[in-house]
Formats: sequence, C-alpha cells, structure tokens
Amino acid sequence: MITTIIVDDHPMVRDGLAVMLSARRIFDVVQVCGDAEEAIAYIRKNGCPDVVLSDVRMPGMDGFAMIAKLHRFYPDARVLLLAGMPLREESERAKADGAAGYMSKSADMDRLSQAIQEIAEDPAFFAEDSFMPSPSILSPRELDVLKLLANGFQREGIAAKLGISPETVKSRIKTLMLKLDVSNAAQAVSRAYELGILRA
Amino acid sequence: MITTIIVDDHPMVRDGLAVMLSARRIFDVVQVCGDAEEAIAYIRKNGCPDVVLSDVRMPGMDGFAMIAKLHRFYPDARVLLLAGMPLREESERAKADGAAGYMSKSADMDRLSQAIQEIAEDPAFFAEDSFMPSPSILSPRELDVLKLLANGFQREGIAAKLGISPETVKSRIKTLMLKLDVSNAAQAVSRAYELGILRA
DNA sequence: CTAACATTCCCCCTTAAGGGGGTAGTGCAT
DNA sequence: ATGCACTACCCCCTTAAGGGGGAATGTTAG
Repeated sequence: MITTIIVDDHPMVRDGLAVMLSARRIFDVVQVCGDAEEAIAYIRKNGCPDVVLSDVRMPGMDGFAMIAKLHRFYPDARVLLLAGMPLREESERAKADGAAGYMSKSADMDRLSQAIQEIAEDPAFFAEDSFMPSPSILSPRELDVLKLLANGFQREGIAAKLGISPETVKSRIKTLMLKLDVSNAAQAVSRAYELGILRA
Repeated sequence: MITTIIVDDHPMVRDGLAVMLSARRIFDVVQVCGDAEEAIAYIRKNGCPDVVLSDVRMPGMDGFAMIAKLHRFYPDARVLLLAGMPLREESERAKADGAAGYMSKSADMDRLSQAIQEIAEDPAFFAEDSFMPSPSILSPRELDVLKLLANGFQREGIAAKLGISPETVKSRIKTLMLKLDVSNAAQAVSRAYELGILRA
C-alpha cells in the first residue's frame, strides 16, 4: 500500500485524481488538500505519506515553494508535481528543486500509477512525461475570448462581439481556465501574459 | 453655448463630468454615451456637437479608433481625449491622430472648461496638461492587492493574506480600477502588464 | 492649517461569475 | 469507427463582483 496525499486548488482535478487512484488498490489517498498550507499542516500533524501529489500552480504557495518548505521538515519527502500545462523549463526546475517528478495532469492513469510506484520505491527516481508544444495551448476561439476578457469585456459583450451565445462564451472561459490552470478571469489574463500568449 | 457630448465607459466619470460642465452655463451636454459606437451612432443621427469629450481607453473601440471613424464622416469634428492616466506618448499620438486635445480626467474644471472653449473657438488648438510620472500610479497597498488578484485570489483570500477586512480590499480594488481606468479585475491585470506595473 | 491622499471599514443593491453538470454537431486523427 | 478536440448551446445552483454611496483615521505636501 502506497500512501499519498493530493494537493490541488481545483476540486475537480483533486477529487478526480483521488477517486482514480483509490480505484487501484495499491494506493491509499489519505488526504486531499486545496492548498499547500493545508497540506503542510496536515503532514506535520499526521506524518509524511509515501508520495505527495501536488499541483504546480496554486494560489498562494505554489508547488515549488511547497517542496522547499516540506523538505525543511521532511528532507526525504517525495513530491510529484502535476502541471495543467507541462513546460520543459518547469520540469527542469522541478528536478533541480528536489521534486520526485513532474507530470501532466492529463497523463493517463497507467503512467501516473507507474510513476508513483517507482517514486515510492526508488528515492532517486524522477518521473516525467511529454510536454505541451508551449504556445497555442489555447484554441483559436479560446484566444478570442481571452483577448476580449483582457480588454474588460464580460460574457454578454464577448458574446455580442463574437456573434455567439453568452453560454458558449461561458463554456470557452471554462475550458480556457482549465487549460491555464487558473480559477478566475483575472488570473487567466495574468497567466496568459506570463506564458506569452498575451503580449504587453 | 458650446454643445458637447461625453463618452466614457465609467458612469461615475461620465455623469460627474456632465454635471460639472452643465453647471457652467456656457456648456450644453447634449448626450452622454457609455461607448464609442453609441456616440458615433448618436452623432450620425443628430449631427456633430462643437466638442466631443471622450475617454481614451474604453472596452471595444478606444478613443483613437473613435476619432478615426468620426473623422470619416465629420472631418472637422473636435475630439478632446481624456485619460485616467495621462501618458506623454499617448498625448503625442493624440496630436498626430487629429485629436483636439489630451487631458487628464483629474484636471481641474477651470482648466478643462478653458480648454473646451479654446478648442471650440480655434480649430487648430490642441489642449494638453501635465502627465503622470508613469509608473507607481498605484499606491503600495493597491499594488499588493493587484498582485494577489493576478495570482487568482479573490477578496476574502486577499483580505486574509493582508490581514485586513474584505471590505477594505474592495475599496482598494475600487480605487485601483479607477486609476487604471478599467472596469473589472481581469482588465486591471491586463492594463498592469501593458503599463509594466506587473511583469511577465 | 488644510487640502489631498491613503488607508481602514461599513451599508445598500443588482448583476456577473464560476462550479458542475448535460447534449450535440463537426472534423480530424488513429 | 471510435475516439478526441473544438465548437455551440442549455440547465441548475451558490457565491463573488462591482456600482454607489458614507465615515473615520492618519500622513504629507502646500
């Protein structure tokens, strides 16, 4: 039995992972947390699980900061970082910062499962998988919507501008936020600038 | 009597200006508009006023685009651009693009009144006033809040992070959005990146 | 001294946003 | 042909955001 805890600000991702992992009898998901602070508090109280699965980007403390903090108390803690949008540079940083791996949230369960087991068994193992082709993570339509969001439009205005329904705009915003791994429009715009999707 | 119309996406600014100008008996504010499209539609139906007062930054068509479009039908239209945050480069562009002036929204009424009169009388007059020292338009606290907004936090989270009340955060967001001349958090973040207040 | 500004916090209110589903048609891959 | 991404659209729901005020500090630049 491999004990794990899952840290992700997205309830969907977090719970989905928990269910899928638990379905494989070799994993025991002892806790799911919405942010790094919560996870660290839990670990300090209840001890460190075999593997910590954590989102890279989270409001507040991010995955890297969490590793640093966690390693101060548990130098041997194994943290597998999960990225909504895996980037090669980030993976390299993860390795350098002592992560146990860096994988995509959309990696299939077999690979993830395999990775977690290898991490639990081999203290030197670093798990990684493929990367996004960096830009154009967003579909053309999502980009349209994002640009209008950055220009202060809201759903109704975007819908009128693009000649579609506000509900569809809502759908695009939903998928776009999921891809950027953010929780609201303001953060989506920020991430987009950071990733070079939007240019200053 | 100098006829004017006011175009600004901020109801506060728009109506405030209308009232203050109307208080001076020499001005007749014949219309207030929330966006450039609306203003142009009005002008094409009712004729061009002596002076058009328009915000520079607006969702959709901005002040520069409005001048270009307006001048296609009314080559002599006099448009005084108003900036929430006056920048020297923007003022130069305004002059080049055929604006009748470029002034700060926070210019005092006497100067604005004076400028409008000169614009109405002299077809070659270009009105301008002082400029912001560019960066640090935002107060330290506003910057704190803005950064957290860009990181996906919302009022409650920001309040907790800064150890203040959510209502205070709301106040900071209000003033910050006013200064950046934007209508929501997403646009505030975008403007901040464009202005170099936030860095990718 | 007194504006101006920043900061803190409170109230009201309406509307928009976001979470979490679902259906369905297209077109492009394996 | 079966899947997958993209697109468009619909429903439910709760909570957050933003508009529009106000009041009270404290600091600082005229």
